[in-house]
Amino acid sequence: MKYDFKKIEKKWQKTWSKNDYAVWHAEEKPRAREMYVLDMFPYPSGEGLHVGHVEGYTASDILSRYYRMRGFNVLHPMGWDAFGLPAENYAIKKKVHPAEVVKQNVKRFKEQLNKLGFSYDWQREVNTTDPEYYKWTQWIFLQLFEKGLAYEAEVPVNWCPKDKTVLANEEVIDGCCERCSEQVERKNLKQWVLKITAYADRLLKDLEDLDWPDKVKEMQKNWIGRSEGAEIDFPVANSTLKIKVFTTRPDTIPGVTYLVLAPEHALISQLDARITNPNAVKEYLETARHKSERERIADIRQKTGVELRGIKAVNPLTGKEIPVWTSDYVLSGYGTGAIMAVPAHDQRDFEFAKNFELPIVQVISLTGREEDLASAYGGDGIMINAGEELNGLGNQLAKETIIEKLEAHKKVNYKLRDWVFSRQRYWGEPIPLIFCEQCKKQAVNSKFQTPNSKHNEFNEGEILNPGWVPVPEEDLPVELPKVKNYEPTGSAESPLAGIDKWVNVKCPQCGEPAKRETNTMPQWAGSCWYYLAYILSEKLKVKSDKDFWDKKSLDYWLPVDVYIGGVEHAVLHLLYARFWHKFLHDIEAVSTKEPFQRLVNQGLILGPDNQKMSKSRGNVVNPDELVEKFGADSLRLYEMFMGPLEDAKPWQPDGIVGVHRFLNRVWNLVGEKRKTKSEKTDDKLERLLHKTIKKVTEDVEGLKFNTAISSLMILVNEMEKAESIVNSQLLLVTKLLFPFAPHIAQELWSQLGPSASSGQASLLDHEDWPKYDEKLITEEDFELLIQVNGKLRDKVMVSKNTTQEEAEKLVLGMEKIKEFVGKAKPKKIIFVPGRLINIVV
RNA sequence: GCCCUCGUGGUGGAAUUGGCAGACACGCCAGCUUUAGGAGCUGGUUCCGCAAGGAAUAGAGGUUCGAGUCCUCUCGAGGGCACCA
Repeated sequence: MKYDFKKIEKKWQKTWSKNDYAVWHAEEKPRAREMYVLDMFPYPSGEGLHVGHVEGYTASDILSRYYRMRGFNVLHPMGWDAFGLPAENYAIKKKVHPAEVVKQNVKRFKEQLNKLGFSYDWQREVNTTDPEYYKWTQWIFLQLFEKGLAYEAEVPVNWCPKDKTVLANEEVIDGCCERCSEQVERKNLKQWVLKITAYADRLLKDLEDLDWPDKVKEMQKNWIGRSEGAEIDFPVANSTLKIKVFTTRPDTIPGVTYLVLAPEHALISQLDARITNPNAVKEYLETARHKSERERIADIRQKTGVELRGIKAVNPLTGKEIPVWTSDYVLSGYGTGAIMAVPAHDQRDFEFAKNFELPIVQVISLTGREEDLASAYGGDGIMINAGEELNGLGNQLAKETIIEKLEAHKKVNYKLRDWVFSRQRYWGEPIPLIFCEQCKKQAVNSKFQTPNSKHNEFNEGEILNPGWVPVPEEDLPVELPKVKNYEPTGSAESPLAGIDKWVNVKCPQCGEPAKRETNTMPQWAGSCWYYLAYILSEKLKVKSDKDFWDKKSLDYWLPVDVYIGGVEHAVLHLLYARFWHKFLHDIEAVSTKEPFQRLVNQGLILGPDNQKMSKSRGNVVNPDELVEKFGADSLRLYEMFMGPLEDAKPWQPDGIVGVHRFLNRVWNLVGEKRKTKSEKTDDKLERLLHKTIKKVTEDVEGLKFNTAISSLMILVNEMEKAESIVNSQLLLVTKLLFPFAPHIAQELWSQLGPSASSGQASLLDHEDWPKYDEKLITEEDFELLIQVNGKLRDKVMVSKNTTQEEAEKLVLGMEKIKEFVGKAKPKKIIFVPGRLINIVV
């Protein structure tokens, strides 16, 4: 009989789908060991499933099937991250509602996933665009608001002119939009911002305990960018004003030869009247303002700037007057927006000083003498040119001395910026806030007088954002209104702003006319808590608000044991979700500090040309075609066999043929041997079988699927050659193969297994994972490697209990070895029991 | 510029973590087979050499009885951050 994968796969997919996929439905069983295996849920794009999805989803499916057989209670859910630009852009183009687009795409994705035989708990399926889902996204936002972690501010933001919306810092790659690659512009806009910086320290520190790839930890660490230093005041000469700077190197203060203010620094306008070159300064500020992010980055090597003539600052250590400049190499958003420049010890200052012929004073030297510096010296050394008190000290000691002397404040700064959280687009969660002029007046006054108004007590968010009133919990969700036109307006408002009926509401606090917030949440909002939504999915459906945050269930399943997905979310989704989780922990909605205990990044599958797959390169591999031609089992197996899960690997078009052949051989092997019905157990084969059980078990747990498959291939190769195979051996092979290629394994099981004759197939999902017999794995004899001077010369089979004396006697008596050793007495003999002997002459 | 990861046959990749380099596959070569399919079977396939043997894990040094694996430097590739003071 031929291996008819199409028929087999269809047959079992149908069986598994019975009763809404009840086989894989996870229930909370007390005392059972639980295992939460999570995939990064897809954005259901119009293009359908990609081979990259298949890679990660196959890996998690193997784990899920394996742990189920090991008796774990496995939660392995799937859902849809369906808000966002592509659906909206497609909808605009095709004039269909985005919700309709999402519906179609989800249907297609689900079909594709099922055709690959992934064992998801579909009863827990969630969709971020479902109002019953985003109700709780909005609810979490309101909790953030009430705790003062959401605030409205006019901030410089990244604006994508093509997508006509603001972007978070994390969404800007090389000065370009993460989605459409358009150059972003800087704009000052009033935006909702989440105070992720309040969690900077914990987001950094708690990375330590996570079982994550070093690379991702490193990326988050760099993104958070903690640096310790001190704030130093530089008095402005003939003035009471001070210029505050942040530095990590107070030891270099004696070498400060000028100060630089960011073009946006408030002091520039304050000192306006005293600047003697106002036109030059104004002109510079103007050009700086119009520079794009791109241009600024391009200017790294050529620093521009202008001196604020007429203004001098005083070096607090030397007492010397130094010039004050402004330059856009100083960022307004970091530290104090002003720096002390130490050209001798900071490369950027060095370049600036060279460019404008400013003095360079070396104060730290490795040799203790002044050198002719070709670039800034950033290392440690001895203080020079730093005054009697400091000269000769090591710079680290000098650092402490200077901080003490100047009574400076130690200070920690972060690169991490608060999360710009509003988008000027239609297809996102409405931000559930209402602006009320009436309440604004009262909120402003509420700090000074007891509120005796219609407005109840003000929460932190309302005090921080006067006039903004949260939509009451019972009115959630704030549903996206259906509109005819969802084109972005190109202004700071979303298309929702045009719907008067929706915008104009009564203030839920005082009843006066008020207006809804019309911006929507960013793409990332829904994915910040979807792993919790799966657990709570039952409660999502019944629409009861009571006990929605079912802590017992959350405690049962959390944290996620294994989380598999691409590395592209390292500082986006993974940082945002950690932030929300920590916040939910603080308000006691969840018990764990972190959401995802173990993270695995599947490596990119490259095109056959070793380049990233892309439509423009024409090197995209389509999984549908492969399933059609070779079957889902072959595709799954090949993607796992390609190489280590975490490595980037090129697609080899012929590679899938190899694993397809393998499955054919398994099929034929079982078919043929079933007829011969051998009774005698082949001892050698039995040993190999048990070794393979051990190997596959260990490799699956270590996610080393490529070597697990290779060991199965070795086993099958040997079985083909074997004189006799018994049924129980074949059954073990089908079990071992099941997580990788479930359809063929299940089919063979139904033909050979205990229920074969009854016609009522038992499912492998409910069978036990094979155990190996330790006795069959440990061999009595082993091959002793014989080395002379570290070079392999011969091998000999000996008992595993062979002592060094016995081995020496045996080996030194061998003719071949005598030749290599010669007549001289061995200098030294190394003996590694059970492995090798090395004779050194 | 800084940080991270990685360099093994014609190709994807193995190597029990310091102990037989190249498992398992793809491809290729030779033969068989014919049911002519991208899919069967057998054998071969790192390089030099007829062989004994020698060389070889990007390159150069080092540690070690022993290094693909550890250390130092150089070269190369991929990724991340990028004027963060």
